[in-house]
Amino acid sequence: MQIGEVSVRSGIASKTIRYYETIGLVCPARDANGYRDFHENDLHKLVFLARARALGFSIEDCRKLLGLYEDESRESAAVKAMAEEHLRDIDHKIGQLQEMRGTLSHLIDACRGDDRPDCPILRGLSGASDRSKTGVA
Amino acid sequence: MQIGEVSVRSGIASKTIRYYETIGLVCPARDANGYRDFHENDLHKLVFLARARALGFSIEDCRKLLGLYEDESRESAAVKAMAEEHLRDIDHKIGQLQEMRGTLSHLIDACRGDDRPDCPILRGLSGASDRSKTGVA
DNA sequence: ATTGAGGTTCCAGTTACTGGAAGCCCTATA
DNA sequence: TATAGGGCTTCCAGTAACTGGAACCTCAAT
Repeated sequence: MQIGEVSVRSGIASKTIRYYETIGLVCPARDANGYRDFHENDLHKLVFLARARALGFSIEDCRKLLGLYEDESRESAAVKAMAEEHLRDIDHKIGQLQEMRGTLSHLIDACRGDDRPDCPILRGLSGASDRSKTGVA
Repeated sequence: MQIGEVSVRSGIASKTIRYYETIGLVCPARDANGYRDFHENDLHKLVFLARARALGFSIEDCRKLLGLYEDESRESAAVKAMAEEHLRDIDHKIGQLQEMRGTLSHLIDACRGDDRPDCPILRGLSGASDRSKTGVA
């Protein structure tokens, strides 16, 4: 299988697949002409990577997950621990974004958004804000 | 004011403040010995930057916001528009993270996390999953 | 023979810093 | 007066995960 087909079937850009090869996530065979020749097994790995990436796992985490995936003697506890830590990361990020969201939408609500220079958003950013409204410390 | 004091008062690392100078966000004066000499105005800018960054605005957005902040003839509509677009970005990110969170926590719940190799998380990633549970397409 | 769509490599750029090395400046102490 | 320290300076490299682009090769079809 050539890289174009693998790209379509895995949903990963050709460029990204080549990048994954340079960092050792996949190592497809080569044809006589130098073209990469992907086997089913390579495609499976790439699909696995696509899903893990879609769940927000870092490349290094993906590398470990792939290792566990291929290790018949793995303990599922190891996988679960990684997933749980990642879930905590996600929750942390969601929390941060929601805090930003709260402050920002308060500021937006307070701003008339007309042709005059007066702007509660800029006042909030400059520090002259009403803390009870902006939430900015 | 030297960089160390400004760092403490703005909450921005000295290293970051120097970086902000190289990209033209601030341009403090210099003492005879070559040390940066920050005035109150520079400190205000840095506090503004710290708050804008804390709300998740990109450096380039911060640059524009700072420009608007210092432009007496600005229209608050311009500021509000930037803030609203950023809010949409934030909402988009929150949505993506919540989707990841949902899928991931389903997989985690399904995994016993013991010393055996059987692992629904890895199965989900490999594509052999129950879509109604994992949500992975 | 040539065109076009694919493949190849390599280099550089992206975002927003951060770490580290090598060296200067200033003050305080032995 | 020598030196130790802490803070300041610059510059270079590295981070995460790609992405764009240039220059070139290969293959099938016209």
